Amino acid sequence: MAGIKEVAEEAGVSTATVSRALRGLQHVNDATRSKIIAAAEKLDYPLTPVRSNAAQGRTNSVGVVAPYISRWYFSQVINGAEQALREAGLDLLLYNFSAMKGRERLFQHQLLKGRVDALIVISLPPTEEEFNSMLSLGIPIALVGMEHPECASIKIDDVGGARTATQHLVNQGHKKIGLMSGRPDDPFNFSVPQDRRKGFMSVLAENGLEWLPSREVHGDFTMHTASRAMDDLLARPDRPTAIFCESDEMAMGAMQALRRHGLKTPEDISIVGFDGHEMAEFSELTTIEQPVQLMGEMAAWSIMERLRKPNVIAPSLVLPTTLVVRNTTRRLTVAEQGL
Amino acid sequence: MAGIKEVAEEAGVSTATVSRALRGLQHVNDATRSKIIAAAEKLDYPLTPVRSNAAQGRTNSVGVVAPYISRWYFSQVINGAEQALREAGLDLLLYNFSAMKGRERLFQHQLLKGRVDALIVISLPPTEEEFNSMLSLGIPIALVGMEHPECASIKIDDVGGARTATQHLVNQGHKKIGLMSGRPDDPFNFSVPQDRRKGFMSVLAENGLEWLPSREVHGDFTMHTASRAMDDLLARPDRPTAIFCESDEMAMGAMQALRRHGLKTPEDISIVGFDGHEMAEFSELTTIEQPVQLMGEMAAWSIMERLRKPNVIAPSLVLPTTLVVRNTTRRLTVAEQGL
DNA sequence: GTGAAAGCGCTAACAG
DNA sequence: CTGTTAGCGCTTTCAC
Repeated sequence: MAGIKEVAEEAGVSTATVSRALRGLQHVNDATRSKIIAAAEKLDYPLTPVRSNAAQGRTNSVGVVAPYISRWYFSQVINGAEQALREAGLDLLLYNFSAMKGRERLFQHQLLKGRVDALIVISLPPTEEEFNSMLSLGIPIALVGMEHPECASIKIDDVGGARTATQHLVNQGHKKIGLMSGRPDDPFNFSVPQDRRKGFMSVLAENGLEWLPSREVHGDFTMHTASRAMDDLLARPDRPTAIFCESDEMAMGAMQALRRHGLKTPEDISIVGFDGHEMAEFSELTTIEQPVQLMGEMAAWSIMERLRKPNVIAPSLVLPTTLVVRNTTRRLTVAEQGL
Repeated sequence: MAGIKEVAEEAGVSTATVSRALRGLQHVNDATRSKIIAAAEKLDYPLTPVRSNAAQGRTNSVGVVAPYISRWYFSQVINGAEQALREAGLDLLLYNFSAMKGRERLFQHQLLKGRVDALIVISLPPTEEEFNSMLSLGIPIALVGMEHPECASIKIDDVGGARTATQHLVNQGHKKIGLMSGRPDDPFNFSVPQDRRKGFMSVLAENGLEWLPSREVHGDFTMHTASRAMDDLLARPDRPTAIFCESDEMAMGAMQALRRHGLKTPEDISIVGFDGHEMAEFSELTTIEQPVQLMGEMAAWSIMERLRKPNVIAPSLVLPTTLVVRNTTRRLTVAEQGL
């Protein structure tokens, strides 16, 4: 493997000049630069060297930390981040932290330490202690789907999105509205389920609609549990005419359960989801879309900006969500509303 | 940030000894080692340093290259690889190569060069030229879902899996069997669609079943196109009684189309998928499961083995698939078979 | 067992 | 503009 030295020799210059030329720095004669680039290409030397980070104290890579990497939401965000980082010539180091348990999690910063120039943390609800551990790394951190006073953050307005979804149902004349929410005993203390639930409840209250605890069931944001939870709900008396599901996957699960029970959507029960999962489009699911990929990209841009100017304070961005009305919700007839 | 020097000072030894002790090398007094570890922990120094790769010519990280990173199959494989690599203390660098076009793809090896110790390439059908470019990096390469004489490879028997799926249909008395296959003009020249198609055809032939080209439609392995393709198929005369779909996502799309047309599965048409997507379980889809995560893990193990002993030749592994019978296939009655 | 010293491949500071 | 000279933080001889 050719090194900078060989290139320097081949081009008849010093290694320092090669370094400067290849990194596009100023104060290099165009002719010299051309000569060097030619030599580098001839010797198959990377245009943008990374072999030794010792000299500049940078790794040219950013860590992406997430509790899952194969679930829809996370893989989308990662995908967005990857693209933005690659364009900027930064590498993406993947860290799945859910797989780690107990003691290992405590040593997160040991894993990260010195390996990355910055961190993108996706919906990983860390303890305050873990957070401090990350902050103590002294590198820029961007949070996706969370907030913290000392970090940049990219998120959506979960409360607002849930409000829009619920209001949509109310506008269609629904009065008995059910809720498929995240588990109250969620192992991670995501704020997402709480926020979406809060938005839901507030709209109900504002419209003077009665809330019955028997209209709520819980899932863990997967189709499977949602489907089972729906069985539960359907077995109860005074069935809702519409249900807000806190995620598209849970909505899909709910719909599957309805089918199993011989019920139709939206004829028998209207369903609204939340996320904008690709499956939603295909299943004609009415849902609240969030710009998942974009969140990853923006997180990447955010840290790259801070890498450039370490002093600017980290912005906290709230991205918009969109109500996409498809075919799983319908307006109740006046007669039905009277029931 | 504490460096090896500080630790050495704190422990009252030389940097060389610290280096040896922390990496678990021999010829270090146990007492000294303890002292050093204590010092390192006190100063919050990474147990396993990576700051400077210059001295050892290693990066301690492996690249994972894939055409998509958010699709189910790929994210599962990546997930498996991540876990195995992390356990071994190796970092995972993510490279999404589908996003790159034209000239950039040619320079793949420039991106990779010197940044990774090894490569895991997932179902990325490269041109021979691109392959050579990767091989010329001179690092261990493990292929997932592909084969090449000079690389380790982990794959499943796609032909065999498709045969099992098709045979299952035949055993149930189906004679008019349709096929939902990948696009013949696939942008990537995956061997997967070809292999699965081949398996399908061979079973039909062996059982003396007539094959009508009108019974085949194409999708691009997504639900969306599969659903549309199914519309097509259903509009044709002499409808099949069963369909083998080359992927679970396409099977889901097909089933959605059937529902739209008021048809039921398996009463009206039986469906078999391929993959073992989590959705499949939830939708009661009969399918061929492949061990996706495991493939990622094994790819990681394979390269780690070769990193240790560079001379052993790369093995080519074929992992087993399993037919999982659920509720989208049924046995035809004798009367139905006679039709 | 341990330390001193010489690199690893590259960048940065300073001359010229 | 370019070369020289120090490092960067760590590993690896090679003595002791």
